[in-house]
Amino acid sequence: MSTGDLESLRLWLRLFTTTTLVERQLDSALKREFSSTLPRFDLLAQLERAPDGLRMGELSERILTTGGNVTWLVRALEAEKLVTRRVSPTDRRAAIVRLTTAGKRHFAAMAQAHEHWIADIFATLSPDDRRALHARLGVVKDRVRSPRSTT
Amino acid sequence: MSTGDLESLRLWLRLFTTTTLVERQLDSALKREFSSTLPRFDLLAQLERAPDGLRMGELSERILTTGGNVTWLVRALEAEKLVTRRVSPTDRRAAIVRLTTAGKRHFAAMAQAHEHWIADIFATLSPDDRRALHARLGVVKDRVRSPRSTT
DNA sequence: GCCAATTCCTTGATATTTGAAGTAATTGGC
DNA sequence: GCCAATTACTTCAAATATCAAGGAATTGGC
Repeated sequence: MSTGDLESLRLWLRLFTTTTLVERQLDSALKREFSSTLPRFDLLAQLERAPDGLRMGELSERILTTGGNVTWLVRALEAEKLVTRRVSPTDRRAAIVRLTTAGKRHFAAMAQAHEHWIADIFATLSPDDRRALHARLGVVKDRVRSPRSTT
Repeated sequence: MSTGDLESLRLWLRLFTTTTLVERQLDSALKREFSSTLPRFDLLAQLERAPDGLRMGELSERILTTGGNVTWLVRALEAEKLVTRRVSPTDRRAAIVRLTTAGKRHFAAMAQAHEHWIADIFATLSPDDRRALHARLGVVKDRVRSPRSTT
């Protein structure tokens, strides 16, 4: 085992811990202030960016979860009238999910608070630090997206 | 909303995505090669570092999960004879969990593979980049550990 | 046009995690 | 020493996630 291996291991542990702590803080704030959760928020955020709606499969790819889970989440959000589901006119297998007006309003309120929480957390870093972090995480992300052998 | 807010949001999304992708890759590799999972591995890793064992509460703090979940995980690992559980001699409320010999052996095999996988993933970054990432994540982590108001 | 392969989604069984409530043991103020 | 408060852990139900199997619709080769 080289020194680099140990350093990489420590880096991964820190990456994991930091992300988990931030995630938890956001999730509990969403619960407290809006009686919602992070997975629900993430799903709504994807829809907000897609005025024409998204298919179930697109949603599950974007929020990194399984299809079954998306079915479950959408059913709950639909029951609360925050999203609608319609059969695609061009492909009757596909369901297209959209935000309702109420959904947009609800999301907008959460998004504003959410953004403040995040800005607050990352304000400890300088803009340069944030850019540096963003760029390097991008390298790791690309690596994991398209894994290749060690050679 | 300032530009910095948007940048922070993007940074958070990337942090989350990257971590989730790495996590998933490790978890599925552990399943494939050792029929184990990341939470189990993490728990064993904590015990490996603590020759005198750890109490349930210490375990749940260190692996960032709830007490109920640790009870569940330890019960499963105990059934597989990878860990033992004894009542603390000094505090009869407390249970002390330790690795068995079989547990140590099992963990050692997994740890080696695990380290390679991680080294492989982070090898795309230079040593300097890894240090920079580690340091900046530390700032964020400390911030989340001890939250304070925005001022 | 027809059929096998594929795609999109849902379902149902399981697995995992959380959160709240409960039990047992310890501690500290008196 | 005694009792209220605290601490350590477990339990149980509910929330959330995965996985494999299945049904309906579409596509592409012929």
